[in-house]
Amino acid sequence: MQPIRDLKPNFSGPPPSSMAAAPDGYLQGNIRMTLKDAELWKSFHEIGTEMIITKPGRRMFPHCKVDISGLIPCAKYILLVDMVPEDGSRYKWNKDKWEVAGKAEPQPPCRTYLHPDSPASGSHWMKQPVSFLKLKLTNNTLDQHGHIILHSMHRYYPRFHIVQADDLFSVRWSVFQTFTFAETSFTAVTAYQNTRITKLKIDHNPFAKGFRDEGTNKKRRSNKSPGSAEKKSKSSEVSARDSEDDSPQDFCRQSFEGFDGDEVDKRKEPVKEKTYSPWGRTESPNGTEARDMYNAEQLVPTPASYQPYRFNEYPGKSPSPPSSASRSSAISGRFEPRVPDLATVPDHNSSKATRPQDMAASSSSCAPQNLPQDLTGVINMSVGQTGKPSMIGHPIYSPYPPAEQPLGQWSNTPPTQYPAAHHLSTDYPSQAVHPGYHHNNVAEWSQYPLFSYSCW
DNA sequence: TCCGCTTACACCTTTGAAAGGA
DNA sequence: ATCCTTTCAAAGGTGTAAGCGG
Repeated sequence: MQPIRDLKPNFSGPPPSSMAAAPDGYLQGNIRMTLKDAELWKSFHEIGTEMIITKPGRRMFPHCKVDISGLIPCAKYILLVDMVPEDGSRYKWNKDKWEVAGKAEPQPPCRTYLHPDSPASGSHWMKQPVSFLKLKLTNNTLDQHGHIILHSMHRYYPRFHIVQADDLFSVRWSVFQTFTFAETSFTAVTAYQNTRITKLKIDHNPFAKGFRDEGTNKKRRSNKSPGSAEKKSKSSEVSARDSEDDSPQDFCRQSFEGFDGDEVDKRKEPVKEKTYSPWGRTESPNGTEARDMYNAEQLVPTPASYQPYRFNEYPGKSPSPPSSASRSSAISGRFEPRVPDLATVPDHNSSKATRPQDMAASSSSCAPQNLPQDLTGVINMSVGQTGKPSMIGHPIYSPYPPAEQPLGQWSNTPPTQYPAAHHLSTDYPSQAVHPGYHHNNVAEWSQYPLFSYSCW
């Protein structure tokens, strides 16, 4: 798997002493992220991955799991995941393919999933694959569990952020890198549309073992009521088309042109860019062209509507590819910080997050831990000094509330800190022209993107 | 009528505490 | 007393089916 990496220096004045120093080599080129189960992801992606979203929250399957290398073993890192709309469209499943069904709905509150182990040493992240198993998706805009809120029938892809920071307080001064994987894009649905996806899920998800044909579920499955069978007959027409159509669907095949078997292995080298979208045949307004463009630029494939959030230029040395620079230059120079609603799984336990053995290992070989240990609870990041000019600071988000609230805010966030949808009910275009002033209201900033500009 | 969403359900895995043995 | 393994029940993750509502 070849991630699209997005290096985002985030210096805003002198870094705090707590921030781990690091050689530039580490910061800019050595960190690598590899998607685990890439084959499985690819299998889904070829068909068109769908992820169920429910009111109480639903895990992803396949779930996000990555290998990370190139971190400084003793430095502390925070891992984040957020979901980014792939484009500005809403989709519908029509017979055997996804079609554009109109303009995307206003985005729900942006939530960012903080890996429960965060912050942890580089050695911790690198010693084993990092799993985001407990990340949950929901369509409940009033969700109070910290799940990532998505719209059904919309496309998203996860972004992985590695932030070098001793703690959440120093994130603001930290360098972070963003990775995305083309195979991980998906359509959020409340019920599976493509029966092939259903079958893949059943075949690979252990929790769905009961639905496998060879399982003990035959009685259950054959126990359908006549009514349901009747009702199903309609959909089964479509389903039959899906399942019986063993020939590779051109809509998939086309999207994977140029993707041969060797590509799988090559993907482990995060170097080249390969575009393969299951949506090649759909007529997305922003659609394939836009996505191709993003990929070609090796940037986080942010929807066009996000562009105004980006900086028009990168103040320091420019690691960005030319295309990146040109795109950046095409956008407004207005700095539009957005503060994510940072969250973890509700059942997260900080003691679990910082496993004793891990902490012992890290503390024995690395700098002692003098950090708050319960930083991984449900968190809402308020905007602090968001007015920093883009050329100087990059206040992605700040843990510092306007009035320097105590750490308790981070660890014991009441449910009310999850903003109601009405706080955020603006669509992309309107967000794009969001004025550059700042509120204390977190919700005002709980929008995409998490990091407002990218440099490679 | 259509389509997306919600809910209840059965089936299954995972998890963690308790019990037992070395 | 400690550590390890096994057992078992509870918790929770699945897709399905049926019904609801816009």
